[in-house]
Amino acid sequence: MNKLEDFFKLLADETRLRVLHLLSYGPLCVCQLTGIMKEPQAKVSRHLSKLRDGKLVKTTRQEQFIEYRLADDHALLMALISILHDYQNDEYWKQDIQNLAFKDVFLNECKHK
Amino acid sequence: MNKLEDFFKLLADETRLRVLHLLSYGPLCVCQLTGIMKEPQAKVSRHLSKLRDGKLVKTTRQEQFIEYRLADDHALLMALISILHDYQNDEYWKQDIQNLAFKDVFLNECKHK
DNA sequence: ATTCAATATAATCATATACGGATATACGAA
DNA sequence: TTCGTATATCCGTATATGATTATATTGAAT
Repeated sequence: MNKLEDFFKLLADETRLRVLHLLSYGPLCVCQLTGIMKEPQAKVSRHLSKLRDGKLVKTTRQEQFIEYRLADDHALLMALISILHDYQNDEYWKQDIQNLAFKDVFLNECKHK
Repeated sequence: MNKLEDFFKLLADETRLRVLHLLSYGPLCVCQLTGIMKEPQAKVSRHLSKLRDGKLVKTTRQEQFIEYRLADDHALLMALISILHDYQNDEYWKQDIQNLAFKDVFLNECKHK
């Protein structure tokens, strides 16, 4: 189907918007996202699944981790992301960006648990 | 609040998308929209109310009719509408555009009932 | 002021979606 | 093959949203 309505349904959730925003700066694995966003793993994973089902993100396994990245062949998504950068200044987003700076730290935390 | 999530919630409905699309070509009253879209008046009206609550459309009374138009001061909406014109070619939208050509006919039908 | 036409809202029902906690799966490493 | 870790899914529940039908409201015209 791939209807416009379904595309916007995927965007109509704060958690998924935060994920897409973070991924717009580069690929991340699930444990990095849970670390950066301070959200339960199940919650992050469930939303990632929906994004993947909707073809908004893609995955590849990198050793122990599963790396998520934006589906850069999704033209509408990419166009939207770029205009969002201009219009959005949500508190969550700012915080996420700050935490994103420590993405390598979060990755190491995953490894040692 | 005016959160991004709520903005996309408003877009995550086929009826509301059709309305926004039609209004992107110019203002229309409720009875014209029901005529063009072939949808029940209550349905159209309820969705228009939501769009108005979310500041995506504005209204002015024109004699007997209430004219709806896009909130052209909503920068994100306007940016989005313009990219949608490039990416969307839904069947509904095509049909709506065809019917839009007869908007004056639909307006007259309102007057005579 | 009353009436009528245009639009809005209410009530009910059905469906969809999110969450938390627990558990399952899958894959790399030993 | 077995174990451990990273990720995914299930279950139960709470909430949200949409369609339909009927009714209410609002303002213009008489």
